[in-house]
Amino acid sequence: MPEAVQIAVARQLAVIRRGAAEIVPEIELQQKLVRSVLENRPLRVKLGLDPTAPDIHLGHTVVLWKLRQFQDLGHQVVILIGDFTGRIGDPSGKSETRKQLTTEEVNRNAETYKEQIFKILDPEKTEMTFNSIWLQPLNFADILQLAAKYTVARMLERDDFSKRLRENLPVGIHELFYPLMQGYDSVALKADVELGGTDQKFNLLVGRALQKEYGQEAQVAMMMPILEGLDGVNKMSKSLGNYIGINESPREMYGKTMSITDDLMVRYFELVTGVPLDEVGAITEGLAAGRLHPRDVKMRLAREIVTMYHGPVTAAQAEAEFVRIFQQKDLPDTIPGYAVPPEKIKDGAIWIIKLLVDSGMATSNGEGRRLINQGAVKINNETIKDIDTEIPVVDGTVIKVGKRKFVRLVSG
RNA sequence: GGAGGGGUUCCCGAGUGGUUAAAGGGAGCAGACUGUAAAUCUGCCGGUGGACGCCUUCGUAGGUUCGAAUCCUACCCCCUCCA
Repeated sequence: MPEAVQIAVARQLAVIRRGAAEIVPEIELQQKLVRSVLENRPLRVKLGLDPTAPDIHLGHTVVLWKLRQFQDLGHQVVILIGDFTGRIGDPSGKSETRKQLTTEEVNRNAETYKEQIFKILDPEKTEMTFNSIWLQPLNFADILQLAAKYTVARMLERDDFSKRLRENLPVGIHELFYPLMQGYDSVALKADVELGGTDQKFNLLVGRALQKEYGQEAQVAMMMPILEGLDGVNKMSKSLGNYIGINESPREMYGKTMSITDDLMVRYFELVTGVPLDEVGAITEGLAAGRLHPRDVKMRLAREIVTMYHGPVTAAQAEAEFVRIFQQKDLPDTIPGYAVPPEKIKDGAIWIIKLLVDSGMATSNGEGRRLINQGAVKINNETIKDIDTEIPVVDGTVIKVGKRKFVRLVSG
């Protein structure tokens, strides 16, 4: 093998390996890369996405960044929208059946996806497709044939299935088909590499097995670490509410980033920013040596993240606002307005509790009362102590609840 | 088909007739502190104009009882073992 090829492959491997949790098997990846370089043929790198949740958050971007790196190395990315598999639902312990999406809904979601993933991926090197194209036409005989290529025992090796069985939780038979379908997608796409979180390991490996059964070269399974959410414990997910969505407002994005635990900062730098690895190393060292202030590092992280999705100018504004609100305890730039309905005003005033509930600052009178008793409510920067307080309805009055909820009275 | 176990408040999970709006943990919210919406500590955490009152909640529907998450009946759902 020419030395130039070896060098090129080694360089690619270094980039690809970075941050990856596991590559199975790495030797095959290397072989594929060698061939790719020799024949000047890009690898087909697959990523499957669920069509029902088009809100991409930072957790998803871990894998997207990796795809981007593949693209930068000249490879072809294939985004697979699981419009067909999505109707079954990935086995995750939830037994509710998903509603079937219409073609229009799927297309609309796909558009939303594009809009979001192309903030990271290169559209020129991205192919997008749907698995209903090849899964829909299968008849029962085809399905049995597919099912015969795997065994129940092997299927039950899947951690999630065995765990649920052990804990007496239901496992639907249809759920067993999910890995088979996902694996069949790899056959249909002739994928060289499939990317996923570490939680996808089993599915990715089924893809390898099925490709071999169908006489193809097996894909390389590449797992990226699962990003912890804002709580620092659970994985980032929409249903847990511990996520930062890439379509969120700069203010939210910045603030949420500031709320992660200090321990998580370096990991976020590594996995969801484009900050070079040696620089991340310097940050880690600086923190350990006490040269860098954790708050400043976190602010840098927040700025990096907001910049990626909203640009540097907006990021700087978000930072300035954060400093003003939380460090100087001042008011934000824009405060949502609330017009008190005239029928609720008595003698030019409104009961404080009603005001809190009506304006959405509290969900019930009980909560409103609680907030006041805890000293969380300020009107024009003055703490309200008495739950019987009547607030004069005057334009421009600012109500503040806790540290970060504001509302300003406006005339209706 | 047979035998057994189980369904509790946002989540997990105690609770076998009144002292239970229901232990504990998590999440959430607030306060203090601070270095940030970190960490830590403290408080709150079904609803009710502010309430040792009332209403709603312990799979569903009935019943027993002065009184039921707790007992009875039927039904629905989940799981395990056997076939």
